[in-house]
Amino acid sequence: MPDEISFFDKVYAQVQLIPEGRVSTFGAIARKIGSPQSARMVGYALNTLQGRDDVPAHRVVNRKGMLTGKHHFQGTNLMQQLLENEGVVVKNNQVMDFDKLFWQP
DNA sequence: ATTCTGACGTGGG
DNA sequence: CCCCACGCCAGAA
Repeated sequence: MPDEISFFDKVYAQVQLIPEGRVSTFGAIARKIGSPQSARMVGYALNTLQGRDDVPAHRVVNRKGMLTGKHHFQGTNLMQQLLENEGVVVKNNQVMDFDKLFWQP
């Protein structure tokens, strides 16, 4: 893991590792890349992606399992739509069975 | 170079 | 158990 790779790039790579139909948290990703205190930055990085489909940012939620970044997506419920499309049940901006769906590297 | 902000996490009441 | 306040790192202006 060379430091030559930017923090953002690490986040992208980690998010891409999330299997379909599963979700992860900012803290887990931040921790995996070696910056446990930079959980906020993880979301900031995903925000830069916005229109990119190569990084499934919709599979990343906060530790509560809530779709905090839902408002940042194009549509009002685009994020929820994508998750439900993968089989993830979302209710009131919250992922159901988050404990089971939670994926950790 | 400095300042500010942000899709969070943890600890304390 | 739930709610509030502080801290933290890395980019962008």
